[in-house]
Amino acid sequence: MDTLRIRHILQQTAGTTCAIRGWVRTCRHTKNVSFVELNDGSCLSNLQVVCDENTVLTDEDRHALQTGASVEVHGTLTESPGGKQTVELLATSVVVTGGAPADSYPLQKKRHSFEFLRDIAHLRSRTNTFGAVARVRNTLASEIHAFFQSRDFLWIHTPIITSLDGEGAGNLFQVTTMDPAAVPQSEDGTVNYREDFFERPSFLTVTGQLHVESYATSHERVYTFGPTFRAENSNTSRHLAEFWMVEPELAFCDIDGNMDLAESFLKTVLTGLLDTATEDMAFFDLRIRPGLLDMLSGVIEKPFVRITYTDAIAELERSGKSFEYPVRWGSDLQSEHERYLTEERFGSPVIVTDYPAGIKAFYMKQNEHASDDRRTVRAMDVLVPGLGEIIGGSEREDRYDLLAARMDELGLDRDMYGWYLDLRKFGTVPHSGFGLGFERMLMYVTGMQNIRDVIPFPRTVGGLRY
RNA sequence: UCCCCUGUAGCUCAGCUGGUAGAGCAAAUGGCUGUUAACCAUUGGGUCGCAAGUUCGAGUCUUGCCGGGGGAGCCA
Repeated sequence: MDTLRIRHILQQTAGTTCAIRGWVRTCRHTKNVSFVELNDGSCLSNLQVVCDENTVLTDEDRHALQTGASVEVHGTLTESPGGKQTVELLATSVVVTGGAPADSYPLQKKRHSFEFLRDIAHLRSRTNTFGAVARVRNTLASEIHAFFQSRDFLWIHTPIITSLDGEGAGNLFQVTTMDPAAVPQSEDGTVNYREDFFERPSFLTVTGQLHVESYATSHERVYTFGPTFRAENSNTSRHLAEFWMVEPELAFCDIDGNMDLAESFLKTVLTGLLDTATEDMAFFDLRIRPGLLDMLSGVIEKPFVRITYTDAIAELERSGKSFEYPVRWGSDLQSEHERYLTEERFGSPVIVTDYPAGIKAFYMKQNEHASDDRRTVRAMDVLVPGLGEIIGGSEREDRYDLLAARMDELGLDRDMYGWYLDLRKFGTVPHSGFGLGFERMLMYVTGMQNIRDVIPFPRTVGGLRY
C-alpha cells in the first residue's frame, strides 16, 4: 500500500487504497463514527478521515485522537457525503504514533494571536498560517533560483565570515574565538588581534555584493542568495538580526539593463509564485490581507514607471500634499513619499534613479554633475504599491580613479578594499546589480505584517530563543 | 536609542468615577448527533506581570522594573 501526501490524495478519485501520515488538527466524535481532520504540511487543506467507532477505534485510540497527535491511517478514499470536501478517507486502521495531551498542548482548534504563536515558534508551523508561510517561503526561493538559472546566472556562495568592516551598511557582528574575560592586549593597551583566530578582526557578512562583484567579472551573470547579519539596534516589525538576501550582479550592464532585470525579476517571480502556490496565496488574500492578489497582479501587469530622484522630488513638491516629513532635495524619500508616488501619483510600481551621492553607498557610479551640491549616483530603488522600497541597487563605479577618490573622501581603508579596487584595475567593465531582502519580499507577497512571522526562528535584538 | 499603547483563567478579551474577579473558546465528565467554527448540560480552573507607594480598602490611582505590541530613526 502506497503512502501518499495529502496534497496528492486530494486529487485522487474515489477507490484509491493508501496509507497517510500526519497530525490531527481537530476531531469530532459521534456515536458511530469519528471525524479526524489530518494535515501533513503538504498543503493547506486537511484530509477528513472517517473512523468507525466500533470496528476501527479502540477506546484508547479514541481518547488519544486529539489535536496535535501524530497518526498513521490506512484506508480507502471515498466520495464524501458532507458538503465541505469532495473526498474523505474511510479508515481501515488507525495508529496513534504520538499523543498530544490536551491539557498541556498549547495549540487549540481556534485562532491564536501571532504574538502568542511567536512564543511557541517550535509548534507554530502546525497552524494554517505558518504552514502556508513555510510553503510560500519555499516556493518563492525556488522561483527566484529558477528565474536566475533560466537566464544563465551562477549562484555564488559568498562567504559568511568576512574581514570587511561593512561599508555603511549597518552594524556588524564580530566573530572571535578570544575569551571575552581575558582579551589579549598589545603593549599600547589595544586588542591584539594577532591572537584571534584569523589574526585580524572578523565579522559576519552584511552583504555578499562586494564579493559577488568579483565573480561578475569572470562569469558575467551571478547572484547570491544566503543569510546576512546586521547588529542594528532596531526592534521593529521590519528588522531581523539574521535574514536572507538576494543579490544579482551583471557585467556589461548599465543602470538601464539593471532596471530591466529588476522589473522582469519581480514580474516573473510573482507570476511563478501565483501559479504554483495558488491555494496558499488564496488563503493569504482571504484571511491575512484582503486585496493581496489584486495588488500583486498590478505589479505583474503594469509597466514600471521610471523617474529620476530629482523629478520625483519635483512631483512630490507639485502634489500640494502636506507630508509629515518635508520634501527636500538631498534627503532620502520617506515611506509616505514612496506611497504617494506608487499609490496616488502613478498607481503602479516606480523605479527611482540617480539619487544624491550623499545618501548612497560609496561604490555607486557617479554621474556627470553640474554642481558639487547636486552630485548624483546611478542608484535605483524599486518602489511597489502597498510597501514602498522592495529593491535597491545601482550601476557600480567601474572607473578606478573615481572609486579610489570616493573611498578616500569617505575615509575607507585602501588596504582593506585593495582587492575590490583590483576589479577596476584589471579588465574593468560596466556592471550593475541590486539587493532584495528575502523576508521583506515574503512579507509583501503574503501580507504578513511582522517580519518575525515569515522566518522560522527569528533572531532579533535582545531576543534569541530556540 | 526615542515616542505611544499594553500585561486579568490554557487562549482571546470585558471589568465605568477605587468596594477583594467575569464571558466566549479550550479542558474534564455526561448526553445527542455523517460531523465539519458541531451542538446541549455540568464541573474544575486566576499571587489580576513583578516590587513599592497612596488609601479603611487597589485589577482599577502613582512610581520603578520586566515582558509584549505599534510607530520613528537606522536599514534589507
